[in-house]
Amino acid sequence: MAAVDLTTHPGHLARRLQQAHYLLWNTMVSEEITSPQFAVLNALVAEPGLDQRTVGERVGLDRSTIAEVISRLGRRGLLDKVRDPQDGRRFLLRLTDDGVRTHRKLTVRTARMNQVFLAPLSAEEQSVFFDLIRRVADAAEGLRNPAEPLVAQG
Amino acid sequence: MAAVDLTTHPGHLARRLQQAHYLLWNTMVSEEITSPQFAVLNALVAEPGLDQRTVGERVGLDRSTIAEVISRLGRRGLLDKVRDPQDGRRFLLRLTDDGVRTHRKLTVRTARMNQVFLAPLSAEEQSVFFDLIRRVADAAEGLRNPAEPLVAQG
DNA sequence: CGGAAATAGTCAGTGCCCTGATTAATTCGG
DNA sequence: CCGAATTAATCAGGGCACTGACTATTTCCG
Repeated sequence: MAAVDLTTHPGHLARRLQQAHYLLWNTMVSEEITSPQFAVLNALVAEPGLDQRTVGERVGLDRSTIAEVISRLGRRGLLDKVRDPQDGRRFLLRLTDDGVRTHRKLTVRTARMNQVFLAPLSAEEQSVFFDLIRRVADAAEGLRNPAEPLVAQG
Repeated sequence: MAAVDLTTHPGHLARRLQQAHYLLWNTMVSEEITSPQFAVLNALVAEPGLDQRTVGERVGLDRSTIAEVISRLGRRGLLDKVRDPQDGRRFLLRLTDDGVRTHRKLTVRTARMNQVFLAPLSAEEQSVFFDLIRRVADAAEGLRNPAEPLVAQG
């Protein structure tokens, strides 16, 4: 009888939080476009013509996952993929008109959804919520590339 | 140019948090046993003989996902599945000796991992972190079953 | 008792997420 | 200039997560 209380495990909590978000997204935003897909659309609204790898970096998806997401968005006609004439390895990505329209529509709904999602917290609590999660995620993220040796600095 | 700042979107943050956790788990806890699998082992240490659906409820996994997770743990010999003689629909689950040993080993490592994961936060911040995430997740979870009509109470 | 409703579990289908291996194109160094 | 290292993308493979449809069993009620 050495069971542990999962509610004190940040990983478990993080998973539950994401599930809760998934649920709300599905009912309040879209059943077709997922949250990661929206993130990709958003990245390409901000910076049209990005290549696949960079989009992945912007939204936090690895090369394999971003390839799948982009392929789905392409199949649905929300973005175009053309080979970079300057560098034949890359594909340059750009939203179609339909992609831009979809992004605009979902932006509104997403904002509403975020309000409902965060409604249990006061305004101050919401900013603490963001701050704490960001700090934890950033720190763990940093552990991945161990001590990037700074250029010319002991 | 109506792009949105994803760092103010709780869903995006939740996803990043979980990715960060996944990363740390893989390097500090286990490459074979995943965090959801550990949650199942833990539930069965606490309450041996649970049926599949209830385990899913305890750890927050739907019927399909819990079935897969349990099937993997069964294949690896960490738990046994026997049909309930009282109710032929159910399977009763119980850890094997190997399952108990594995749970014990991972419990130690998980504790260490959680410390590293939460290290960026002070002790008070950590409890706020738990509290805020739990409240948001619980509230969204509650929206799923809309207003369970209380028994005999207008 | 016997049919309808409820419940536990499976299955098919979609999508996210990662690692490690591979392929194609570019860049770097001798 | 040419081979080696690097880089962008793909592919194979494993695992998580959900919905909707289906099967088997049990329960509920007339």
